Amino acid sequence: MSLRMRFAPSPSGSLHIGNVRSTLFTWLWCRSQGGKFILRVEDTDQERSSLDSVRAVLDALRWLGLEWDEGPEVGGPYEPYFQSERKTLYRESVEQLIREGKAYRCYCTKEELDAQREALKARNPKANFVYPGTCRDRKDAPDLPHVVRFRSPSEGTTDFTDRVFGHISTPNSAQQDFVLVRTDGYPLYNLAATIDDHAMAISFVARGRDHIGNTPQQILLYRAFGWQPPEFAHLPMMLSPKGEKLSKRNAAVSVQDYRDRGYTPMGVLNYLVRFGWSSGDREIFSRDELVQLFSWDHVHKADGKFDEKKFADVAFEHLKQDRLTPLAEYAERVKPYLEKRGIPSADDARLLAAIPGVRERARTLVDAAHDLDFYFREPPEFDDKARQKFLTPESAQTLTALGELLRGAGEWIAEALENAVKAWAEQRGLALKDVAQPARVALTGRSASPPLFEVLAVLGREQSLARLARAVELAQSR
RNA sequence: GGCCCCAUCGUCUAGCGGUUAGGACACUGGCCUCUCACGCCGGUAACGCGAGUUCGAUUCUCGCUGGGGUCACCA
Repeated sequence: MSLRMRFAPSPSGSLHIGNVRSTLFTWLWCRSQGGKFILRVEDTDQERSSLDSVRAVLDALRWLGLEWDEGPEVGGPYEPYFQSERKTLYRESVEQLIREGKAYRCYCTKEELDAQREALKARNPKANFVYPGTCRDRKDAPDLPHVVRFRSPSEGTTDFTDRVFGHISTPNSAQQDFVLVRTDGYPLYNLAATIDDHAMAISFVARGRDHIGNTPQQILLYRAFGWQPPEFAHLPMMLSPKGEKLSKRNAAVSVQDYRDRGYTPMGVLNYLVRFGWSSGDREIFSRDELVQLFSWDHVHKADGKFDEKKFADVAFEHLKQDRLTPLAEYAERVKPYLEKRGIPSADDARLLAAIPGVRERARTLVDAAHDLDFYFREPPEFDDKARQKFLTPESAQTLTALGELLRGAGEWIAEALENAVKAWAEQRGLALKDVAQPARVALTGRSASPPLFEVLAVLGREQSLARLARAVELAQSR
């Protein structure tokens, strides 16, 4: 049987970084095994689902480059891929279970059960409330408001072998008659997921460890239907830095957050893949390398804590290395961030020339856009502190003289300019830094920038000289 | 509380019976240097505890402790 895996998000918000990791592992395994990666939208909870969320999830997946082979907007042989459009299938399946006595209608209301639960807790706070089976043998009355419950076995165990955790056995006595269908007729997660996974021929399910408790229920359902369950792999959880469940309360959690902060898709993915998986000591991978190297053998079981600094470092590595983010890609990716700074159409040639100087010092694309800013703004924005410290009446003389030297410079390339300026400074008994810092402020408006001679080279003769001249005026007019 | 799962530096991890327990982030000392970075060299820092098994346990078994997940008419 061929490999078919799925990502089944519920569109009730933006795409969560923890879900991205499960999806990434799923996607990687499909790509490396030549399997199919299916996207199915679990929108059975009408209260929480929204079209905007569907949009956000699809956008995030595409930005990350986790393209799906079947699903919304691409179609496939098992349409539709929205659970809200598959209700007939669920209804027919449930009716079958009821006919066979494997499920039954329950007329207890939520309020009644909540009251029972509270009464029990009041008597004994440590007590464990389970649905008492009130309606198990009650006469069927389909016209009355009801939910549908699964008739769980009370003897024996439900077992499965997890690709990560190994053999997991749960006593059926711990299982209660869980609800399959709500009063409003909508199926609940375990039911819908099981039916669809079977209907869509899913052969392998990878998901977060928080789903381990659902697995026995789903296996019970597979058995009730007489179906073969898929293989399962559960992933250890990525917790907040404090060890709590990761949420918007304690960390940046949505893909959009990371995108806004100027991380690249592979920066994000690379951090996530190394969380709970390893390939020896290696930590930095391209997408293709991951497809090639990923396997379940080195997925480990222990939960971990998210680390912002480590994340930033891994992401930075992708920005630094041309192998991982080629120059042209870097330029395309930084453009939106330049636009946000009011630079809508940066000159491509200049951008390409400038990026090598900033890529090893900008930890994010937001930083990169900041570092690149002065190349595309005339005049550059002056940092007050830098200007006060370095554009002084004394430095005006130096800058004037430097301007004259540069006006007569031959070849306008970084190395030649550096040689000329160094010789000139030495001749005048000046330390290079006494020339370089005022010049840097003159050219960039800042006290920190890429190397001065690279800046001159990228700016070009004319613009460099103009900025120097203007800085002299600023220095004198203090 | 029931059920399930987990346990190597602060964090992410390597290790699959014998290692000076390795790498990375973070922290830190230094080098490089026109600034800021990058890079390079060095330092601090871990096998939760107790029994077994074994000639020998970080590694295998059990117990304890600690941590997490889950127990909805959410997914």
